[in-house]
Amino acid sequence: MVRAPCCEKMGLKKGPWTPEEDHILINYIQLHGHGNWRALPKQAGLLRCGKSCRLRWTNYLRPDIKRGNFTREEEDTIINLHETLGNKWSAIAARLPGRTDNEIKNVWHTHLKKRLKHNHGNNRQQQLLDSAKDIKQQPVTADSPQQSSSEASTLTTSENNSNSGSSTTMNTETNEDFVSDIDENFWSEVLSADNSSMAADFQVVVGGSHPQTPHYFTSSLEAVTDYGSDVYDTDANMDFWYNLFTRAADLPELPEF
DNA sequence: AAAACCTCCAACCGCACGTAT
DNA sequence: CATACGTGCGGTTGGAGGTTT
Repeated sequence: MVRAPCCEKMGLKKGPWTPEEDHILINYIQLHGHGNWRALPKQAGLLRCGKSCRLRWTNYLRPDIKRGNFTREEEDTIINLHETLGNKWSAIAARLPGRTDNEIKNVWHTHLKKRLKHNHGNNRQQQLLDSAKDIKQQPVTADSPQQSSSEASTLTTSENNSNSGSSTTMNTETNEDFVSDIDENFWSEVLSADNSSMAADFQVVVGGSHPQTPHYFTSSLEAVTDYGSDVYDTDANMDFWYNLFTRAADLPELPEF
């Protein structure tokens, strides 16, 4: 059986609530309680469905709701709970007094996912720098591209986010093709590749800040890390940079951009 | 100055589940 | 037991406001 949506009846208002509607709803609930949500709007004189009234009350009008930005402690709590509970927003909300599941869900999607990604990037940046130093100390040989490339094909990184000590393995195959055929056409290929945003990043970092030969890859890598989280926006991007810099000694001379 | 683009969040939707009849 | 209803939940959307081009 498929039930019709509760708001399907004609004449019921949808969309943002007005202050007047809020006032009516608050007054009614303070006087009578909410009881039956479906019956409430009619009794209160609101042209809304019961579901809309319930959501407005539980997510916004309830007197015990805590307004304002989330504290760092609250964010950490959400991250920790999400790791164990997953997307159980109501369960997470139950452990954060004054916060609603909807609000937590929004914060997760708009802030915390990015924060985790950024933390992940920072860890990875250090790893890349360490790798670059190791590579710089190695003599460049004719077969080093294959060696470094294969070594770069799988990275094991220990994520030390505030709550995680687990290891993850990342496969860099996605971008390996992109840097596999390095020859005199490399730079023009970089700039014309499908992955134009990466190419643009590379142009900014290497072409802008460090217009030397690619053999100065370590300083370029430091420039990349200085360039910030945008470059490390995705694992794919990080793997791209890793592949590129582990093979930097084999790149042709950098042209003027 | 204005158009295009992006971010954020309140609100909506549909489904699942428990309870009443 | 079957059906109807009420509520809770997670995913998604729309648009306001901010930022960039």
